[in-house]
Parts: sequence; C-alpha cells; structure tokens
Amino acid sequence: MGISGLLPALKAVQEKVHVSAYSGTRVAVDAYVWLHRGVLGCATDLALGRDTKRYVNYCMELVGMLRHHGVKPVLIFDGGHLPAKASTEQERYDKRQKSLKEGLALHKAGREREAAKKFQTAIDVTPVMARDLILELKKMNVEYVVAPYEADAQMAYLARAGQVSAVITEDSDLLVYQCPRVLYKMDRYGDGYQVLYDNIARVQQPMDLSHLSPKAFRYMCILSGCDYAASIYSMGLKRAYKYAIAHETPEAIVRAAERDGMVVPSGYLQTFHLANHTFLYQRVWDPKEGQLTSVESPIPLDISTQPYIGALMDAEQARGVVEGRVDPMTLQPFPTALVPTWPRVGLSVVATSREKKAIGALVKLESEDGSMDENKEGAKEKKKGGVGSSTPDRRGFGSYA
DNA sequence: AGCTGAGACTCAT
DNA sequence: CTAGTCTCAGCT
Ligand SMILES: [Mn+2]
Repeated sequence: MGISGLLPALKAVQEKVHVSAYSGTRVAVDAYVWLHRGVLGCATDLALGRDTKRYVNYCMELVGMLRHHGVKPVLIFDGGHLPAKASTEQERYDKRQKSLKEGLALHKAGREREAAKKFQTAIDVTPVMARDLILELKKMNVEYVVAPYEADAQMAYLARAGQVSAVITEDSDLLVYQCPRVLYKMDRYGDGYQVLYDNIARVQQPMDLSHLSPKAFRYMCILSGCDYAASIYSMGLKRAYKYAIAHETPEAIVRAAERDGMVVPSGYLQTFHLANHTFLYQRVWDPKEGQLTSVESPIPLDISTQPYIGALMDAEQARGVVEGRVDPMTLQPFPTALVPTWPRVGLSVVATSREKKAIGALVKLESEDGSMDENKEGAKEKKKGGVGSSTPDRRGFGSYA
C-alpha cells in the first residue's frame, strides 16, 4: 500500500526525466510492476485458462527499450515475506476469487465486456509468471536479483550502495527507505517522473518539508500509515507531518496524539518501532560481496535477532534463495531446482497464498559479475579494480550467462 | 476549511 | 504482492 498521499505531496520535486539520463548505468526495476501491467493485457486469456506468455513479451519490450537507451536493467523479484505483511493476504485472495467467479458467470452469459472487466481485478501475478519472465531474462542475458525478503528494500539497498543509479517502480516506500533516486510512472517510451531523495527538503507545498530530517520524514510516513503499521484512526499525512515536526520521539508523538483525543490502540508504540526498524534494517542481498546484509548497517544488536526485519540465514542459504534454489519461506532446498513442482501452467489463474510465497524459488539462477559502481562520475576509476572483475567465482547480479 | 477514509477506477490493448 | 489516482461524503 505504500504511503498514502505521499507522491502527490511530493509533486513539486517530481521532474520529468527520460531513461536516457541513466545511459551507461545499471537501473533496478520493480519486476512486479511490469508483470502486473503485462498480465492486464491478457487477463481474459489467463482467466479462461488459455496458455499465453504475453506478459513476458510485455516485460521484454520494456527491457529492450531500456537497453536501446544504453541502460542496463536489473529486475528485482520478491522473495520471502515478512511476518508483518501476512495479514491482508487472505482477504485480497478472496476478493480476486470473487471477481473471478463473477467474471466467469458473465463470460458464460456472453457479456464479454463486463466479464473482461471482472477478469482484470481477478488476475494476479503468480510465481509461475515470475518464473516465465526469469527464464526469458536468462535467455536474453538480463540481470536480475531475487530479494531475500521484499523487493522494495532490495532495490533501495542497491541504489544506496551505488550498485544501481536509480530504481524504476511505482511504490512510495522507496523514499521511506531513503532511496536516492526513483523514477515513477515510466511509460513504454522511457519517460517518467524522477524524485531525488535529497530534493524532498525542497518541498514547500502542501507542507513544508525543508526542516524535516530523514528520521522525522520516516516517522511522518510511518505515522500516516504504512505496510507494517496501520495508522491511528484519523491520522493521515498532514496530521502526521504536524506531529513529526513538533515531537522528537515516537513516545512523545503518541502522548501528544492521546492528549488531542486520538484513540491510540494498545501496542501501537511497539508496532511503530517495528515499522521503523524494518525501514532501517530489513535484510537484503549484496550481490557485490555475495552476502546477506541490511538496508542500513550495522544492525543494532538487540534488533538483529528480531524476526520482523527478516530472519538471518547463513551466506549459502541466502545465496540459495537469491539464486532460486532454496524456498525463501521454509529455507529448505527445492528438491528439483530446475523444475517447478507446482502449479502447472494453466492450472490456476489466481495464486494461492502458498504459491505466492515462492516466486523466488522456481528456477536455478546463475551468477555473472560486472562493474558494480553505477555512479557515472566514478565509473571509470572503478573499472580498473572493481570487485566484480577480480572475483573468481563470478559473484554479482544474477543472470543467465 | 481542511483533512481523512473509503470506494471506484487505472494500468494494458 | 499491488499501488496509485481521483472523487466525495463525513467529521472536526
Ligand atoms: Mn511497498
């Protein structure tokens, strides 16, 4: 769900940018966004169980567009799920099932227009579709990473570490993760709206963000409601802003909100801290070093054992997840790494919650190295002694060589 | 008057 | 695994 109302509030610092501005660099792409759009183009076929790979074609056309402009796309897929986000999964699944039933009924009645509309909301991206795309990425030698947990955090990490120069997504959470450069609303020609994290302080309208520290900005976003912490009733972005500039600590904010008559649920403070830590320390994969790390390092000792930032796993386990050999949920190796045991293509239109948990676990991935530093300014000096080029086991972004 | 929350719509073709 | 945008009713 991201941060409701954040992107409209940042309108003043959204600059129209074409991807050719990123020419010569790697750019991380939220694979789910492309898959979802691609699926819309063949929703009826999928709902009726017809075999189609049009969503792959759609994604590959965008890959081609980026390459045409000299940009190296790195597609990022979701891996395991965090416990905090599990709650709404079932109700979303139920909603889609309902739409599917209604769509099929309309289809049988010959009311195709109405049926097609229902199918659009019934269709979801399944792990099989992600696998199909990954297989094609392999074929076309396109880099990708399967995040150990959330793609959001993984993409933000890569950008923060300079391993990609920008992130292409629709999700406002990237800015809470302090991603330095995000391109939103990119169309098929490569035009989009760029937001630089450092430009957020230039926003004057509809609220003045100039004296908001990164911490206060993050507090504002969490307070207004985020994936990991539902908001206090009647607390939207504007009110959250007021509390975030008026008070230093979450404790002081909650005290003030209660004094103002807001009903703060018991346990809210704890949830707030959980969300805060997740935005700061969620575990991600470092393709350059070939190890598990976190959005920000180091993780304070008392937080490092908390499950909500993603469970710790040893390097080989993590590599297995990232390369698709290991189930991100169970951490057990897939018996047949190359062949998905479920579901068969065309068997189901909507992913079950079980199926959804293994997008990253369907295909064996290989690794490829390459120059990692995507800051244009520093690209040349980096070419000489880049870690990637000197690493014998060819660690780096996953791709099929 | 300003803000929140909820529901419908968009995306793709 | 949507997330975002838009609109509007209801509340303070
Ligand atoms: Mn998100």
